[in-house]
Amino acid sequence: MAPALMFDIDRSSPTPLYFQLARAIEGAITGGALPAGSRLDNELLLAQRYGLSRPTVRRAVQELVDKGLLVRKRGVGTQVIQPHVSRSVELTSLYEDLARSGASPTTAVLSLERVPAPVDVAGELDLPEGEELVVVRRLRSSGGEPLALMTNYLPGRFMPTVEDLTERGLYQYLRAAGVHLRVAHQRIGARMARAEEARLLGEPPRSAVLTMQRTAFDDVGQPVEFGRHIYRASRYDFETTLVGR
Amino acid sequence: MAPALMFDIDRSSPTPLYFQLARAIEGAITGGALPAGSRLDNELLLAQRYGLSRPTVRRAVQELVDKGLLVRKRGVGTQVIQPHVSRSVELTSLYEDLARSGASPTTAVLSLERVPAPVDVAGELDLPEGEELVVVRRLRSSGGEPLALMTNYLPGRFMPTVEDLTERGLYQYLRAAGVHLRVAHQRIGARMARAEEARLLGEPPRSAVLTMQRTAFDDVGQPVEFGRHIYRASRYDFETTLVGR
DNA sequence: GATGACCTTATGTCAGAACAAAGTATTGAC
DNA sequence: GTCAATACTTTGTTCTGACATAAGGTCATC
Repeated sequence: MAPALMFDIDRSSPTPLYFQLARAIEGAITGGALPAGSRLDNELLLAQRYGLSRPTVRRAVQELVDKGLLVRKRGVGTQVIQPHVSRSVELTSLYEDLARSGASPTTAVLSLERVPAPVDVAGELDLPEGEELVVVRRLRSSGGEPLALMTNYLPGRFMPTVEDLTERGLYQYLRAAGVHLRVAHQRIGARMARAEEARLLGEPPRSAVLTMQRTAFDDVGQPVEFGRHIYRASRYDFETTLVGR
Repeated sequence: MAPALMFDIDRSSPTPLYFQLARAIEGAITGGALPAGSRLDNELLLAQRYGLSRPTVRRAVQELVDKGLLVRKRGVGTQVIQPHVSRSVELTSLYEDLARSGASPTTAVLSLERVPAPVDVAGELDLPEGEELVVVRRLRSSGGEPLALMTNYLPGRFMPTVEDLTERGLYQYLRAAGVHLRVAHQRIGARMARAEEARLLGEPPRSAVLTMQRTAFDDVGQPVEFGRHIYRASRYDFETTLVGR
């Protein structure tokens, strides 16, 4: 039985109540107050204790179920799962992932030009073939070691500078340009590195690399970015959390 | 403006109303009745038309937003995104994925034995080191060509037979054994194939392969399966959909 | 003609209530 | 003592109702 944890719910704060509660419970889990396998108090009780309604509590719990931290079972209750802390792949750029985990990412812009859209990229970005695009090729390193080789395509209306892409990440530039990224489709595969890629990444020739292809959509459902990335398999992998019904 | 699509909502059916509505809208999108970029009717209107309440409609729409098919924007409405139909990676086995997509998967059980748990696997399954485990090594093919080499560990209480694993998938066996899989953490990487792996997969030696490590948890939050899989990169890749706030 | 205030529209958040369904525990009969 | 029916607990689904907030357009004013 879980102890009566006490969180502060600030009703005057603009952050939604369900989000405050979700964050508080998440903190209790990662902080160890709620060990793996322990049962959460039932929804009615939680609602009563914090002066919230059941739908609000349910939404907070749902948030954590989606994150893979809790498991619900009708007639039984809600339990804490292994706190594997695998921060599930979110809609963030590699740069942000690295910066948040304490690494100090650096970026070298290899090229930045404007070209007519190739057929395949035009299809991904839902633009007519030949439309002008911005193409940027970058080498991302962390801890002094190369990590990824990234090629990104943006519609021609964007005009990033080399400084934008060196100092911060591509996604930070897009946000500053008023773009709100909402959804992305991505495809992860593997293949052998080509000679130039291996050289840039500091890997032996013909070594295995992870490939990632991503198309990102903004909040009106329009594609705004298409990228083909290559990661050093020896230094990087993807973590995801899958949630069943 | 979207045409007045008409779905049947069956109130006597045991399937939840929000799910029926979600499936209907999804069908309209993939079927072409709702092209990419078109706006959905607003929630109040939808609720009125089908005799549902707004929360129910919202839940249905949310379902599709999570799937990456729709995008919501406050004050504006809900729009259909590119129907990329990248069925996001779900909590299913490779076998089910293949079977559903019309392929005819076959499985060869290479070995099936009981061994004391190695340190790393014991940690993943949250069991004491040395505890008896079931280990199964399988080669999955589709269309006559090898596709994946799979090594899976189960707690000793399970006793699958070679037939179980040949005729159906591992997850189907687990479900039949009364296990309800709920969450899985997985890690995707790449590396070079070892000699034996390349031989089994029918790839040239030292070619690139995709690796996947998965720990699956049941509905009481306990780990019940740990697997290390190797996929032929030339024939397989992972698709995911990321949804931002 | 540009800019700000205001209104409309649509989604976002929250409350309170009721019944359904599934799992567990208890109780009762044999 | 065993087993089945029953009661209880807890999450699942759905409703009604209300107010908040953001985006976009309109209109009047400067």
